[in-house]
Amino acid sequence: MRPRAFDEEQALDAAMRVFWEKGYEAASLTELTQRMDIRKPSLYATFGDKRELFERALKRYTERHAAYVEQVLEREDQTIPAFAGLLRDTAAGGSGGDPALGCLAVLTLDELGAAEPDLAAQALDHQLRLAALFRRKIEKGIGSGELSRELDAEASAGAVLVSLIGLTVMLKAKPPSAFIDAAIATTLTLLKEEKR
Amino acid sequence: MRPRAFDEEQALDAAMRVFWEKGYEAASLTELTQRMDIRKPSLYATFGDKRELFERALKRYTERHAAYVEQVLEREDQTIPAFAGLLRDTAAGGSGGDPALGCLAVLTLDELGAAEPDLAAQALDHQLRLAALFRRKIEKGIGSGELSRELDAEASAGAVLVSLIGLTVMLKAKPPSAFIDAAIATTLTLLKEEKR
DNA sequence: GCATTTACATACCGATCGGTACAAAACGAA
DNA sequence: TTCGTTTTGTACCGATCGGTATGTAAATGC
Repeated sequence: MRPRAFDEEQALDAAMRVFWEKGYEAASLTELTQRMDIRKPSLYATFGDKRELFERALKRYTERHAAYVEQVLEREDQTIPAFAGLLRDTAAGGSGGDPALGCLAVLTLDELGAAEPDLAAQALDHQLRLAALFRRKIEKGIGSGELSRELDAEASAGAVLVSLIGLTVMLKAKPPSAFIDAAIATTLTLLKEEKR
Repeated sequence: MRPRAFDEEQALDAAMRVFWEKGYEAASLTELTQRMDIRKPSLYATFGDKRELFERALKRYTERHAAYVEQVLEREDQTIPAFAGLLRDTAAGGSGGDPALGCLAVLTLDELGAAEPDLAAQALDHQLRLAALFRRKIEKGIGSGELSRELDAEASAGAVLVSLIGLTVMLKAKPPSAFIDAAIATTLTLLKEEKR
């Protein structure tokens, strides 16, 4: 049997990038095959139809993004500097290199929330997994004494996640950097101490 | 001359709703004309091409949404209850009636941020206008003594806006209501007092 | 060397996309 | 009524959409 002439992982990476840049609808088979450097029959034989390809690309994205977020959070031992790093890195382009790239999971929620509930659920799962990462980091901060013992780790994690999502959306256009900086700084105060 | 047989405002409302539900790409001329109850030549004669129609629909949306937000904020005299009302109303469906509808301006940022910078800028302007509304309401709360004089109204307004955006995105899928409730409650603590 | 199997590239499919040409129909002005 | 103007409905346009049929080239087992 003849072996395939392209690397499947590499092609999937290219597809992920196209979907990331354009979204599901606007990513045409023409552009996908060009950027993946394969022809349509190879694509369909290897990945199935466009929707299945997207599903795999999204899964790949969420895995990589979760790993990226986890790594950034672990770069700093202290909790607040860690989140400061995450938010600032995201505002500076994050794992994609361009602040206006945004997040594929967020785009999926937004673009396909109504038409493709399964894909939206997959994207939502990713966000909830990020929230769980956040929670663990916050709990670590509480345990070490850095953060107040009154802090609700679960709720704070959710609020920070929601802010991160909102931030990535705004970064799709070019908001004043003062706005972004202030929003980040204020979001971080969520971790500073518990008020009622 | 023959008068037009449809109401322009009413047709534009229908178009706005279609774009709101589907986004720019997925809103086909077929569905648009059906829901607007006009034929394509009438659409093109009245509104120009699809992009111009979208621009007018987006403008209409942002005006209405800003008015809605302002009204909700003014429903409560106190600042914190006012924002609590806004966030909870949004989580319950907001002006569109369905939590999963989301926000057309957010969707525009996300879907068209790269391909249509002008439309994205229009959507971003809307968000910044909301932030200005928030700021005024916060300043009022500071003036009345409800909120701490240490609070940075501008920065807090931005952070609340970012949270609102993130919230509407998450609501596109069906997140656990406990998650949403907690995120809202935690976001509100941003206004409770200034910490550094 | 040969048969088999798999992947490849080309060329094509019906459907739908956004957008228009055209002629009938409906009004206001005369 | 008749003319002139504008809107309307139908029917159509080329382009592109996602997806495939087909024939050929390439690699392996025998």
